[in-house]
Amino acid sequence: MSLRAVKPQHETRRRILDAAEELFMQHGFEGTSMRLLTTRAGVNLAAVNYHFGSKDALIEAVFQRRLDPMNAARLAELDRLEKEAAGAALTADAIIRAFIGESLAMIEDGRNGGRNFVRLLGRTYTEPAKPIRLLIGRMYASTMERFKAAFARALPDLPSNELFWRMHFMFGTLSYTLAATDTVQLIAGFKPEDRHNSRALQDRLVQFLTAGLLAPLPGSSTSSVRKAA
Amino acid sequence: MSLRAVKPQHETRRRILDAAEELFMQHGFEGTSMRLLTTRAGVNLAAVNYHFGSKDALIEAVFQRRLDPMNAARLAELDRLEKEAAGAALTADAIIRAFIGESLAMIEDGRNGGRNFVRLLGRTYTEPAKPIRLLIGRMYASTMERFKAAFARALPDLPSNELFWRMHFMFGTLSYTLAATDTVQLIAGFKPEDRHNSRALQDRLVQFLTAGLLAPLPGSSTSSVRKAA
DNA sequence: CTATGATTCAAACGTTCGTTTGAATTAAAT
DNA sequence: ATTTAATTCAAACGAACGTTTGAATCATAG
Repeated sequence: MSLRAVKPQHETRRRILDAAEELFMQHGFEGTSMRLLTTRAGVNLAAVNYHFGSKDALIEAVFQRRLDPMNAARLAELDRLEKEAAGAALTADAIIRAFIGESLAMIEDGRNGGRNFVRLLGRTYTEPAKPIRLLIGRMYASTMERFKAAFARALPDLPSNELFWRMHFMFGTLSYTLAATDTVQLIAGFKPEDRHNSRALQDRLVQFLTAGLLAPLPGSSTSSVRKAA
Repeated sequence: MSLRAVKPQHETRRRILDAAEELFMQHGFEGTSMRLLTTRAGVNLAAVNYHFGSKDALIEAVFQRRLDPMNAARLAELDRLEKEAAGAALTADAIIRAFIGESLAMIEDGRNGGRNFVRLLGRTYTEPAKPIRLLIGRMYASTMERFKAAFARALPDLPSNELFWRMHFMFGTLSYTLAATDTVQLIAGFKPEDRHNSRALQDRLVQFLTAGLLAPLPGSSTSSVRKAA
């Protein structure tokens, strides 16, 4: 047994994935060159092609590494809630928490690249490159099915196509929140200390999303002037 | 006066901007080469540098052409509402409609590249490239200030930092909806005929966003099981 | 018609891209 | 210790990138 640290079996792979996570998030896929990436990872230029085959395969591997565990955690939390409820219907906000909790927890994780990945992920939902789109869609399919069923049980009066749209909106709010924090600053008055406080952020998101999901359906008042209190 | 169509003064510029709008939306900025772009526009390779100076300057010009009129239309609609209200406070959903209406109307505009631009715009909010980020932020600043003030008037009981977050969430929902329609397909059951029906989409968005903006503030019920009806 | 400025064009510029190569080095097995 | 496989390395590959150039073409005005 030696005192010096043993070199892990696939450290080069891990270093490449970590650097890719960070640089893809900062500069996008096409904007990140293999030379910058391998330099940042501290490995040889040829290492990516040796270990992953190509740049495109590396992109896939970046998502593969985190997306499966992330969705597994979401489903495990949903399982836990349903078991705990013992047959009773769940509340909408509990289901929402199960879906967004894992993503937001990763924002606080500065140790490994969890934050980088979550922001990369939010940014990639609007990425039009077809192979990446298909990959993401495939990896989300079963999770989305489970959550759609859970929402449908919690909201039996909400028509199916309306539920679809509201899940679409919820997903959009989440992905923008993950991607745009630290980047776009459109509204003045941002409180920087809140940026990575995932508890406070989660509470705010859940309030917003729950209200949106439960919004009244048909024609509400069409007047643009408030009624007197 | 000749019977053959007169060549407009800056048709080359317009053709380049239209092609750029479409290709930037499809392949991103770095993923769109000048050769593909100029071929698509039907102009010479050197035309971009002659008319715009550089690729980066072209990117700026793409946003300049549409963003200023778009925000002007938003402010004009807000002005109209406030004038109509004659001093009374506006409702939140009327302000929301004023903000998102112009974007959504452009989705239906298949004639010119309005739809391309709106989708490009939604995609660019999560673009990490710094110059583009700053450009967009600068072009939105005054509009956001006006709308923030309008919301604050409509919701006098909502604390300022909470209003900031909810505007952030609303903006995220809008930009994801603009960008991801036609691209990401995470939830099964999409009704394609609804995709470009901006009236129905606007109604759904307003319902969702209004409820989120007006959501109750503090600690709601923490139970994950629904109370019996 | 001629002169002048604006625009278009084909060709080439130097640089950077992702990838490949074959030898050198390291780790594991016999 | 020797063999064998896995990994790293410096160097180079052709292709594609954004941009520049200078001549050719067009439009317009005198």
